[in-house]
Amino acid sequence: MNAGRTARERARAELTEEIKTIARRQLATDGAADLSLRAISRELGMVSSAIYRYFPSRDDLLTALIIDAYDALGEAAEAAVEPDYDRPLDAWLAVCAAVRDWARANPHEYALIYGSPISGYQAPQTTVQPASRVPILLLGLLDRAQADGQLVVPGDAPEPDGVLAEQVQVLVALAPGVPPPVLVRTVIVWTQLFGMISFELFGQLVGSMDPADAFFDSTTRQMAAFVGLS
Amino acid sequence: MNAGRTARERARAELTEEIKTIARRQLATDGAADLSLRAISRELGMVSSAIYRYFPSRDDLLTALIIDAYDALGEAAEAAVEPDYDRPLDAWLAVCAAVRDWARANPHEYALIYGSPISGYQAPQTTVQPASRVPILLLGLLDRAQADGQLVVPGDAPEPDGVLAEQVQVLVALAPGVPPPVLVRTVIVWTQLFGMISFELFGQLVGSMDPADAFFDSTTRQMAAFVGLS
DNA sequence: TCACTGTCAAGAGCAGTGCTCTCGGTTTTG
DNA sequence: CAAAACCGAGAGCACTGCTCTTGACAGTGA
Repeated sequence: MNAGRTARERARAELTEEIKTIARRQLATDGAADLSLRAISRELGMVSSAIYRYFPSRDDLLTALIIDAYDALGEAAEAAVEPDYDRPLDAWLAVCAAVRDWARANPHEYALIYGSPISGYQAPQTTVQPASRVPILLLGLLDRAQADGQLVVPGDAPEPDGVLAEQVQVLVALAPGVPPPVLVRTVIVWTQLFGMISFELFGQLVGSMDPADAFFDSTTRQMAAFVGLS
Repeated sequence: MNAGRTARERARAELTEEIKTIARRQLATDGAADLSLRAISRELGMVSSAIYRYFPSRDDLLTALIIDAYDALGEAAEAAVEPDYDRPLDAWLAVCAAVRDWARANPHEYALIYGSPISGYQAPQTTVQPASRVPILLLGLLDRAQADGQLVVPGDAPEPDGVLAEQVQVLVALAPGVPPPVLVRTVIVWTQLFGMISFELFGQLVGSMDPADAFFDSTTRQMAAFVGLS
């Protein structure tokens, strides 16, 4: 019973992966709402009930796809920063651009994780760790910038108090060197980044900032300055 | 054949409204994906095919609900500012809070308009006018603040150039008195506002800024300062 | 008044969905 | 080698959006 040695276990792992691959392709062409277990089984040459041996329900398949999407996005973001950079601003901008690029390349997967939650679907705890890769990456950049003396804390950033001061403690644990006012601003910028990308992808920018390249570039720079990078 | 006087036309208008009401209730409880024409007709005591006399397809019903949702949100936002206010910052904060309140009170309707686009569904041109009520409202506040000398253009806001400078012209038409750097920042804040609300509603803030009240308050204030209101 | 026209709800039906259950065969395990 | 676990096939249930036809009714113009 060591790591997947029996023929059955190998076949099972392969089929599981194959199901997800086909599902991902269906997702890319038709969107999450049209994802059909029967269509997948048809494409696999199996009978529809067989799929349920691998994913007990449609929601379980979606959960697997969601986790994969978070991981793919996180990986793309992390890959955008070279380990020995010396300009934190450039690394910051690279991460933002990588997130946007991934989102535009995989709009349906992006919608799956940052769009409306699937109806009747409760995101399991399993998704929160892969979901936090991007914000953790951003916090890491700031922490290192601060350590290198390249973070200039903006003078007009208010010190959080009350509930907010407590909540920010979670972030202090992730980026101990970054002062609380900047941590709060990082969350603000994080919500702005994904809000902007969602607006671009979901068509909310049509009529004003579409195409969004120039707007995105200007925004990420201003937001970098907002947290103290320049 | 004047304005809806015949019994037929009145009955038709009533039934159309009744269908939307039931649909909205289904939306509120089950979400957009589970909205079922058959369930609506069942509740109405009609046979399912009869619904199609009023809405040719499910997407047409959704479109009607989307437009209504945009209008409801726009109305809530506009109602939040009293016509003779003299503190633009307060009006600004009131609009932001009203948008959030409406979103939290009507999460599924919010998801319908600001979440992932419905698969295979193309938002018709009819939706862009009601969709722009909130941003137009925000621009109007800034325009009046500028006219009243209560807008302090931030010194570090860059002048847009190139494509961005062209795109911002659309906004200049809506708020002629507001300088271009602030107009760009308004769009940034607009995306931030809805990004933050989406994150709150869609569960992305769980584990950090949840509940989001304190964070929301601090953010909207900082964003107001970001565009020059204080 | 009568016949025509447009509108309406009803009902049957098609193709598709998620999901469950049972059955027979294979693989793995003790 | 036998027991247990696993697997795919197939039938079936309840549901969906949507189409088509049929018969009843309302409004209108001759």
